[in-house]
Amino acid sequence: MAEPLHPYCRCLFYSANALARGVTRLAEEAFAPSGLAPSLAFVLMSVNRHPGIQPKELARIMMLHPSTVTRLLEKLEGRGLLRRRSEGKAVFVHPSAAGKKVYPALQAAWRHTYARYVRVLGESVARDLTEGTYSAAVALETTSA
Amino acid sequence: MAEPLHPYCRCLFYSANALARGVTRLAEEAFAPSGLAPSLAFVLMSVNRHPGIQPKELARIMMLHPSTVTRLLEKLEGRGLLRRRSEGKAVFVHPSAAGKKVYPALQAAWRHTYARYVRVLGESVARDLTEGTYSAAVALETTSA
DNA sequence: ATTTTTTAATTGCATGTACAAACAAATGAG
DNA sequence: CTCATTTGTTTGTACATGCAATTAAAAAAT
Repeated sequence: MAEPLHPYCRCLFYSANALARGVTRLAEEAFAPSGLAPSLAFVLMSVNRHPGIQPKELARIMMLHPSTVTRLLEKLEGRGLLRRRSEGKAVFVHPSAAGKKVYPALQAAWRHTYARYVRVLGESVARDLTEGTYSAAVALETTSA
Repeated sequence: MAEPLHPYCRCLFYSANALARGVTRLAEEAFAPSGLAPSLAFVLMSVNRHPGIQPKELARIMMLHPSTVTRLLEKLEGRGLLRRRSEGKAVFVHPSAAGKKVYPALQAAWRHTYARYVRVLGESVARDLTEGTYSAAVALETTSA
């Protein structure tokens, strides 16, 4: 058989990264009206859901490195969308009034993202794929730690 | 039911990115002995496979933006692993002697990456996941273009 | 109580990636 | 033939992310 279009298509490193870039682009377009990049939006949604949440918990929830969370929080605080309150070594994050106000728009953008990839992939494929990628991500993460 | 450990586990943006980061970390560890980051390694493997390949074709094969390929080629050329020859507006990329020499090590690292995630996920799960992420990535890409 | 260890958060640095704009060359239209 | 359009490549800029090292606080050990 001839060489496939994408010779690395049997490599999970390749495929997973290609998929992540693709769906990230979709999400960026969907979140663009809110003025926030998807990662920032997800952090802000989490903070809205759990006012007073700590960076460590945000990192766990989003499977991100703590330093990454610090950077995202800096940006959101710089835009006046949340505030960090230090108490000892701990930090507690609360949404600001502006941060609360955009919350519905973020949820709408999130739904829009979902609708877009479901339209391309089909609902059941999307669901299976999401579930498969999620459990694999968890399996890989717990392996390393 | 209680809130899941990762409240975004039903979101493909979240899951796909988490998976990509996890498998990228695995690949980085596997490719570390070669001294190359995985993306650089994949480009160099492609160049070894197709001496004289053009950046545009590399971008297509790897599903990367052409500018990204330029950056990767810059780095590889800076390390003396390949050479770019300009001919009109086209560029042809050839592996250098050093670039040819590391090729077997890169293939070994690639196999090692595969072995590691198969050990965590199981062979059939890994295969299905790779296939699913690959076709979804292709579907999303062709949608945008 | 002092010292050691663990923990939470941040900072410096590096990487991979994309988009928009620039540029140069090739191709097509008049 | 000249001019406009398309095409391949590169630059400038920006962002998300991680690791290693650092700081500061809390907890544990002595």
